Amino acid sequence: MSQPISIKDIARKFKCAPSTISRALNDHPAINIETRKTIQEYATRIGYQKNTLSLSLLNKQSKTLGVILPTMAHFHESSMVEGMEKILQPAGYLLNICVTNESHALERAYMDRLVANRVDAICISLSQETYDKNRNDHIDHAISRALPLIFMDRFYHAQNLDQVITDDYQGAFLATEHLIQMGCRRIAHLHGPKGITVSQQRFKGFQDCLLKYELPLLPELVAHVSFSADSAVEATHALLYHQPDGIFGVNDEVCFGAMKVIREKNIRIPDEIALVGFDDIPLAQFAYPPLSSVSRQSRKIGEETAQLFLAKLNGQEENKQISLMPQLIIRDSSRKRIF
Amino acid sequence: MSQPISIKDIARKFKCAPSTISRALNDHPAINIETRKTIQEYATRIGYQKNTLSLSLLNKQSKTLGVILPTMAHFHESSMVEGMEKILQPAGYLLNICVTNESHALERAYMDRLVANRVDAICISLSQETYDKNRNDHIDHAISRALPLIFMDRFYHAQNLDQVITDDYQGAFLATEHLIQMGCRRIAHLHGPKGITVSQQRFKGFQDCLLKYELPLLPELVAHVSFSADSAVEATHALLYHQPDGIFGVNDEVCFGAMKVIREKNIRIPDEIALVGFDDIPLAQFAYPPLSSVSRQSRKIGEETAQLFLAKLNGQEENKQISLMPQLIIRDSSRKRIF
DNA sequence: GAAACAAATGCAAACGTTTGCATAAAATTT
DNA sequence: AAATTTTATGCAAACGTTTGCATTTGTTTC
Repeated sequence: MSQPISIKDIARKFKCAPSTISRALNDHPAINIETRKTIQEYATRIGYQKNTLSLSLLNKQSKTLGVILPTMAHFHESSMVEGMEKILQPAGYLLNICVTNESHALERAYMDRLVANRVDAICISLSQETYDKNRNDHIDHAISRALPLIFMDRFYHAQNLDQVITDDYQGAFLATEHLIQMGCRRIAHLHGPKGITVSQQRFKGFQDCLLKYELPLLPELVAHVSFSADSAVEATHALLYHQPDGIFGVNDEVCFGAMKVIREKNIRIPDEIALVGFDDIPLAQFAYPPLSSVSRQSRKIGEETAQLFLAKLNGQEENKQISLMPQLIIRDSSRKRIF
Repeated sequence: MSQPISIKDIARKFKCAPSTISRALNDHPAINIETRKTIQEYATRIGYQKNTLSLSLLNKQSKTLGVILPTMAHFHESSMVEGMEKILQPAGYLLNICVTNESHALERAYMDRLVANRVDAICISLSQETYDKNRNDHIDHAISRALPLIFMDRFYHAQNLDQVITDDYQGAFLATEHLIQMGCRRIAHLHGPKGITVSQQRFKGFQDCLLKYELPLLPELVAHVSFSADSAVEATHALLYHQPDGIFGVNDEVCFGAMKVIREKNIRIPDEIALVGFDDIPLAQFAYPPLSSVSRQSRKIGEETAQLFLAKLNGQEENKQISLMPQLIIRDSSRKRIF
């Protein structure tokens, strides 16, 4: 396997010092303009590519960001990544993306590896296990290292950190309020995985909204699911025994699952049961009936995170908490005809 | 901002040479066992993390793979990534993921950057623009550099390259054959973006299957769409004028789009129009009615790609073409009751 | 007690690039 | 013609780590 061409190789060719080649390639004015051109031409012709590793070592910055995510297979996460890339590619940054599958051990391992790789910052969405086990030493470790750390999407319970999140509480509140306004009085909730702040915040918004409208929170109308449509099937079956007239799902996927069960029982949506989901995935409007949903701008979270990082690089913006306001999109799944 | 601790710092502390520290940390038997332990303890206590950049420079391998994808926002792509990580994380590899948004310019830019970063290989799913413009110089360039290059998912038309793809042709053939067996005689196709081999192969499979069963390929029953549900809405409206009794969609999303239009026109699925999609996304079974689909093991593509890379590292496996066989999953959207 | 050996550690080069400073050569000023 | 300035290039260190070889010290053997 042929070795890549180095500056030294070119220097040998031109019988001059590597420093001359380096300066020539960087268009340093000290080098004779003709020499510069000749060297540059030669370099591009033989396909010289600067070795950024050595540069990173020298400059103590790798122009790379670490991104740790619990999963990739949902629209939300991949959109966040796309948003980050949109901002960071023009700025010359590359992304190291790590998927933890909600495992604490993997999160730790990836974290160490990213630190070893001297990424310029780590953007992290904590794994469920980290919440469950409440093991934060790897986080504290990174913080004590003065390595810029930005929490994306999932809230980390500590003061004075950089975080970019959705206001899940408000979103859930909006969704629930909408269901109430549509006449629902027995609203069920498909509750996401317990430990995760996203689930908790959405439940809290749901709960507080019921409280505001003086509706009881019926424990039998709260079912626990994961974030998948599959997991909602069984949960919905159980819920239906208690005759809800509305369902607020922790995300759109679980609503797809619920809707399937409801359709099979020939219960009419939205008249008998109205549904509202969360995330507004592209397929939400193609559900049957089209699914109302709380849209959180996933892409925007990525963009804001990237911008926060760039601002931090310049020494601006210490410990900023950005909370993006979600938006309720009303579709047929909750638009009762009685109104 | 505090600098990370280096081996030299530790050496200063212990009043010994950096090489001693290096060996101690790597458990080299030449170093006194007690000294080793003491140094190791101290290192972990103060949170020393090896700088992999210098190692990469020295060993000429970065333990990092470049992954260039046209998009991330579909289940298929993110699953591929998850598959790769599953294999590569235990092997100590990190992923540099680059999203091109189907742009040739970005693909080029990312490619250069990955080369500059000295990734150990590049796994690429070519952008649509690269196919359209037929500009392959960046690919040839990488190949001439002897940089391991693995084509994922989208076929690159050249001999003797490493490729891991789905047999889209067979999948499409299966889907079409199934529709024919269900009694469809006027089968429409929602054709994906023209330049992309995935679209072409699926169309070809569709076409050849019609030919085999001596059914005419009606041009008015082929509509072009992108890969989104949105794009299928208008196309389906147009198709319906020509009264198809079956639709084979280039992926599941476009089938969701088509189904919405069909439902709104009160046309019965599958009796009047049967549908089969491609990819078998998790939501396919939650469509109304549940969507038949050709399942390609996206995760498996990622895993195979990663394994092919590891095999190539050891000098095995030159120029291997892996074609994964997809599987037809039959659901209600194509299960006609007349049978 | 000298020679051979083993154990533990240090030296220095290497990876590829940049950059402050020194040097050399040429051009300009006195 | 000597002194000064300008222009162009080279030297060497630095980033953090590893590793072959050399060196030092201590131990064993004859």
